[in-house]
Amino acid sequence: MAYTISEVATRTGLSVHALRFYEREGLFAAEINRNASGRRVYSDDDVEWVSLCARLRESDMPLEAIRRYAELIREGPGNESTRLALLREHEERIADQIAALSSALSMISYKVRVYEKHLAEGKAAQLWSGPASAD
Amino acid sequence: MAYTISEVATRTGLSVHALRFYEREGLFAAEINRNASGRRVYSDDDVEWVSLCARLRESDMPLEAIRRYAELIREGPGNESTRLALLREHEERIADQIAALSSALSMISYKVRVYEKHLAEGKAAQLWSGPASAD
DNA sequence: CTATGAGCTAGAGCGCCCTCTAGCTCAAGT
DNA sequence: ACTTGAGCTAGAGGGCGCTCTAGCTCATAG
Repeated sequence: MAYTISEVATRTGLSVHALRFYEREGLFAAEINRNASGRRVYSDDDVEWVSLCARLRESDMPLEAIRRYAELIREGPGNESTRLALLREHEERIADQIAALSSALSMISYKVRVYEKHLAEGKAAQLWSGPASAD
Repeated sequence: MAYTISEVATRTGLSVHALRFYEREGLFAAEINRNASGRRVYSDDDVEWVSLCARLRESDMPLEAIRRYAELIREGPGNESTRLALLREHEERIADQIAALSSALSMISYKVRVYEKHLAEGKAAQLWSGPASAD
């Protein structure tokens, strides 16, 4: 199948601007074909790659790392251990990030419960006004 | 207890530059005291608030949201439901972010396993060279 | 008493990641 | 024939969150 840039944008959630930008920046594993009038024509494989890029960006992989990964793919077989190292590094970063977010989430959830309780107790609590609980 | 700016930086993981910057930006719930020669003197409560800010930033709460929260605290009691709304909003954003990261993580982990298997199979696989598996 | 080091302010600079603009070409519909 | 809409390029612009600099004041150690 063949897709226009705006179709790819819709499918991947990236903007057409971002798609052109990523291409300029060397983030794509394969060159995007053009039709007779110079417009980009994306293949299914291209769309799959772009989706992968979108997932990597969602997980905050820096453009630089995606570029390096794309370069390894472009070089062809033989550098699998380098690709693996790159992926593992990102895997670890994601795990760390999830841990940080989970910890922040439990803190926030605690505060949410405190405020809910406070509000449920209504005006009575307002009169009392409470001690200085810094937050 | 009283702390210098560099002590607070060490304790919270923020830089001294960031601490001054956050203060200028109105992210602090209370004014930081100064000593006779104009230097900042942080109280335990201040340090606690700064730590909270650091946690919120780790979970990518925008400075603007932290500022709004700080303003609500500064206004004093009476706006608890607004504070609650703000916290709930961030709570939801964190949950979404964790979901996105988890999904990205399982994708990456899958790829990592594929490459590990590929490499474990050694040179034999190299010869075969494989089909075009876009990644 | 001077030299070192920490702190101060205001403001400039920067890295990242897009996003937007200007000015153009086409293809297709009316 | 003309208008509309999508696409194109190169490059400027912008938001966010710090980070760094210049030029200064102090307190303390040697």
